[in-house]
Amino acid sequence: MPYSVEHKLQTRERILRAAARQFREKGFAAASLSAIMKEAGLTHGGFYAHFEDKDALVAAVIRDGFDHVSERFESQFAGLEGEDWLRAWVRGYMGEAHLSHADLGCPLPTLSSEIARIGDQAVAAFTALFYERLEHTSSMVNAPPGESRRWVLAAFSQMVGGLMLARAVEPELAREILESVEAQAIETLCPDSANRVTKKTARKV
Amino acid sequence: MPYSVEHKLQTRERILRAAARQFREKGFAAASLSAIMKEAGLTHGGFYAHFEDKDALVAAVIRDGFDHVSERFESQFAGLEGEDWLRAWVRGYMGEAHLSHADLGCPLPTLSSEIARIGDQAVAAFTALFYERLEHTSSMVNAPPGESRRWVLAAFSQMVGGLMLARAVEPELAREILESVEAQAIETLCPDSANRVTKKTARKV
DNA sequence: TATTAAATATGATGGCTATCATATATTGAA
DNA sequence: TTCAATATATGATAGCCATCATATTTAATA
Repeated sequence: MPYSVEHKLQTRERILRAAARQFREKGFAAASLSAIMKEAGLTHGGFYAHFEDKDALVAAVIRDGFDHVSERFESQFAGLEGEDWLRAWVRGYMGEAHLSHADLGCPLPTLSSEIARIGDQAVAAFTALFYERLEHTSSMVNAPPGESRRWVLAAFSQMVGGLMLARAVEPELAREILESVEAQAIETLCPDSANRVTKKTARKV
Repeated sequence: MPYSVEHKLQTRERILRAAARQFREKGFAAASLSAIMKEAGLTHGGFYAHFEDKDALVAAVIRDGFDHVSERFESQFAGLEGEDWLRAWVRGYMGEAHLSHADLGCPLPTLSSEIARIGDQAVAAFTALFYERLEHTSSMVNAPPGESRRWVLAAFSQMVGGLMLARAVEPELAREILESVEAQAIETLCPDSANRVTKKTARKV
């Protein structure tokens, strides 16, 4: 028998990683299988030994959490907890590096608009992923009972939308968007901490 | 000389309208010229009498404000002003109808992720449009001097991101996102009015 | 009504794509 | 070293797409 058992799995991983990157760079539709296979160090024909078709690859990429971005993100702030983690997370998310490297960043600003178009399967997979992140982040927030999910959903929406819009406009406006969102997201998620520059008092609970 | 002067302009308008709708439904890349021309009541060949190429159509659609969605939106709340207008606008934006009719709704949640990919020309056109809406909305907000832009940018990001995410997840979570964002966006934009259901006090200024 | 310039339709081309059939290369075991 | 199973490569096919060359239709004017 040829090839070790791991060999095919490793190849599959390489295809997944390349796909996750190119999908974020070009979108699901515009990223071609040939280009993805080339980035994985293979030729186009071998693709069907690993996935049934392109839809299956898309589904797998979504299910695998878009190339484990979340994990990378988490390990980056491994030492932090609670509001410290939240602040670092928001700052990193709304930073210049994330702005200019869409292909390595969070898949939500680049791909969620396409997910609705692909179909129910993608929506289901994405929903599962989303719930996971929602739970995790909510656990960091110090909110009145029943409120943390609302706060996190509001902050998610804001950060994802803000980054997406910032990428679609010229740099000056982009920075303004990033700053505005960063400030308000931190205010939403960490209402107790005194991180305000202005004279506004903390929102009471 | 054949055809009235207006005739070609009207045809061009029909193409633009069809394109704006299909772009929002399928995205710039996936919407084909043939399909757009068919929706406009024409065949594919005539396209090049109206636009230089597909890129020119995309640019025109962006420049024309995505089929005058803004105008329709404004006239819908024609009687209202200030915070009343803002509340109606946020409620309409985060409503079920907008959620389920992406092709007739705001182009930002459906298309802004693609704008960054298309190129500088699209980004420039989009930036201009965005500034216009930003000014208009800021003028409705009753904020401390210099703050209204920040508030509006934060709210825009939140509403656009929230609607996009809501469309990418299953209905139950979608409703939760819409509600969370609606509540916080109104709180951001109308901090003085007592529209809260919870016992939180208004944020002080 | 006949004319004619312009608007639209028809049909063709070449490039890109997903997919598949077949050939080749690889490697663990016999 | 040879074999056999399987991973990968090559090459082909059919469909869709943007674009363009050419034909046809249209309606304002003379």
